[in-house]
This record gives sequence, C-alpha cells and structure tokens, in this order.
Amino acid sequence: MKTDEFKTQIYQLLSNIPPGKVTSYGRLARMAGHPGRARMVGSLLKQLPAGSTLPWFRVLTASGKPAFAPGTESFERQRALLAREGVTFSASHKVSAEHWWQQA
DNA sequence: TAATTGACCGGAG
DNA sequence: ACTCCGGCCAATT
Repeated sequence: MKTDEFKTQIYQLLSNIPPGKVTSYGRLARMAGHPGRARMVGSLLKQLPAGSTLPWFRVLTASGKPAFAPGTESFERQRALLAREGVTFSASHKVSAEHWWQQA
C-alpha cells in the first residue's frame, strides 16, 4: 500500500465526479479504501499541480460547506466555480443534499 | 530527528 | 446548531 496508489485513487475518483455534484474529503478517502484519511485528501488537493484540470472545487467538508473561511479568495473562487454548474449555497454557506454525488 | 501543522471527521456535551 | 476533543498521518518547520 503505497502513498502513490492512494493519490492515484483519489485523483481517479475526483475525475469521476460529474459537474453539478459534490462530495466530501472524508467520503473520497473512504471510497478509496482509506477511512480516516480525510486530511490526506485535503493535503493532496492543496498540492495539486498548477495546470491540473481536476475539479477540486467539488469537494466540501463533511458538514457540506467549503473548507475555506467565508470571504477568503479561495472561498469565493470555489463558490463561483460551483455556481457556474448550478450548485448554490444556503445563507449559512451550505450546499443542499440534492447536489451530493452518489456513486454510479 | 523531533515537533508542529493542517483544504478533516465523528462523537460527546 | 455549536463547541470541544481525540484520532488521523504526510508535509513542513
């Protein structure tokens, strides 16, 4: 079980999330067969190569909100990208359950 | 080499 | 619904 395999798994899953859908760090980790490694998923997304086309913005915390503090640049960027796909936030910055990705 | 730091999570209070 | 806490473990100090 190498770290590289975990990374590959996560990247694979991430690329499978369709536009307009979202999931959480923890769920991705669990889908990859590594429950409890949510932080590693966050670490991977943080270190994504500059030119990557992976939809990092479709990943939220388990509570359904972005991992960034409201008002920060990253937060606004994520909100804009999701809005472009029809995913809107509630007043408390939470994404409604109907947008959550259900594995095919 | 050791300590600290996170784009996290679930349970408990 | 919200805060606190312990577990998580690679990357960074």
